[in-house]
Amino acid sequence: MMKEKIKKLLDEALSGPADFTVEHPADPKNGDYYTNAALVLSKKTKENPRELAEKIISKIKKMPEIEKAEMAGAGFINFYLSRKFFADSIAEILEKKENFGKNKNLSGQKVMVEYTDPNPFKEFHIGHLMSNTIGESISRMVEACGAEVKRACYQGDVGMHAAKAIYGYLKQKDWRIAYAYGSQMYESDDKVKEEVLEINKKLYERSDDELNKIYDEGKRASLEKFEEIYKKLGTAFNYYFFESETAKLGKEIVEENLGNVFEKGEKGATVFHAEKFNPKLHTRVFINSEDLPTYEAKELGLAKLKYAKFPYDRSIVITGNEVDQYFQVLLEAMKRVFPELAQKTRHISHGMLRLPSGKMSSRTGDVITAESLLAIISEKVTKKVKETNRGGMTEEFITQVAVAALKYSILKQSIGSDIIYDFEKSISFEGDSGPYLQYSYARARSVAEKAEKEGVLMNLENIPENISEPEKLLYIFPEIVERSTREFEPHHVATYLIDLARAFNAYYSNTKIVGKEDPRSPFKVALTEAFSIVIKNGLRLLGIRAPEKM
RNA sequence: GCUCCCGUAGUUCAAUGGAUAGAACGCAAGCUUGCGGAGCUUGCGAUGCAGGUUCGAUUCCUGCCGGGAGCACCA
Repeated sequence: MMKEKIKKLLDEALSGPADFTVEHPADPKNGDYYTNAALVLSKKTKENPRELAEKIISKIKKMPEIEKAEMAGAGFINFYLSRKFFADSIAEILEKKENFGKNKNLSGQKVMVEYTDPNPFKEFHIGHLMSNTIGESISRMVEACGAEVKRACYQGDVGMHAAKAIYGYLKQKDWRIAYAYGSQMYESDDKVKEEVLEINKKLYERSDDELNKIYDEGKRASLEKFEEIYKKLGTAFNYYFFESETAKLGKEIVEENLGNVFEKGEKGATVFHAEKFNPKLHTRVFINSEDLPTYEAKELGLAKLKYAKFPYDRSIVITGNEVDQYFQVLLEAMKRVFPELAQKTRHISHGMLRLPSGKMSSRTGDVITAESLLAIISEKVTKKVKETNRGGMTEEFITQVAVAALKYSILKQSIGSDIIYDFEKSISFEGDSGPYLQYSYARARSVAEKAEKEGVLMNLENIPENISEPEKLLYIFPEIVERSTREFEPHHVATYLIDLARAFNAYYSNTKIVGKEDPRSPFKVALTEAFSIVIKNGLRLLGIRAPEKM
């Protein structure tokens, strides 16, 4: 990467280590890269930063990729890349194709990524969609950096929600409304509450054959349905973990460490006093007074189970940020129980999806399911396809565009902050949207197709003097991938792709690309090809498909 | 009450301590001779308040105001 080369040049010119940065200036007038090296160094040496900058420039080795380096402003050094560099970048993209953007930063590492985590018997709602979208994108980015990735999904198949759903099914004979019904009745009727608690107990003991049968069937149906959704979304999990497996293991782990890590608390519960180790943390229950393991204990069991399946170098767990502080407590406990695993575990949390009306709740049935949302967007896509009258669009294509709209609306912003869920915006096809990116790609493919028909073959022999805007962005892609993965922030890729697509669309609208008589046409076709490759590679990292036509 | 997260155009979001704070939607005005108008061009418009650190602060620190989440047997 050019960025690394410039850093190296500076390291040599500075004759000493310094904490400087090399970045792209906001204003292209200030070159393709700039560094604040002179400003940083002048703090230590007390020299005039502008004079120091000049001194550094005079020591920088000449390179064919760099046209010139100049001092500017308070003491910045701006680098202007040569025409040849940009043309060579296009050649590199055309050569590397789907591998352009990848790096080896994590090569040799085994990484397990856990995400989505829907609960059987309950709805797969847009919150799960959010977790899935982010988790899938992070998985792909980590893969692009050379790691071996295993995708894991952890599902709560035991507990009160299952009992409520089964009660609901017994009364309504319909799994679609079973949970909402059971949950509502549980809240409003004390007799039902008792019945549900009884069901829960029997399920836990697996003592009632009839209930077991219903339970197994409900779980199977739920999981089957999740698979349909994963297929549409483009996720394929390697491992599925269930709370029914982690509960016993987790309980044992806690009991083994009773006295040294865990203590007996109120009403006989087994607790972990995290505040003893970190005053910002709090006490949490790991085994409750009914002698049942809580989520916390199960999570310890899960860590052990995961490592047994796949001895990872890193374990990434993606959840909503409502469990942030709870997860810190858990990690504090894990540090003492499994220090080596705790060290490898990284919790990444995303914001919550909020409706204008407030928080979603599956207990009241006030949720938007992934299924219904996709259906609504698909309908809108279908309508749009009919309007544009291109025809011949399959159901698979409709789903690809609908998923793009949805995923992009999640991935375009930093994952940590909440998403105010604006229904219209999330299904938008214009401007800052997934379908805009897909459209830009499809149009570029269409241009390439025309070039082929007219016999214009791409080459990089006749290079235009002016450096086009798309060229100024294309070579940056690997830097974006590197940073996005390092920060676990897919939105850097998303915003970059929008910038790139916009640059290409503007270029497209004031430049004729394919022209038999135009000696520059082969170059412009090559540029179009390079654009297609980068957009497609970028979309792949976001978990979005790039249809050839739309 | 304590802990954590967040306050940027009318709205939804960007900006890894850097140069004139970027987009999108919306609004206003345009784009037939040329490959796909889900597009392109132009305009209007913002850092909650008060201090501090720094050559330089949307970014770091302190206080205040406002919003969200968590704080013992749900996950």
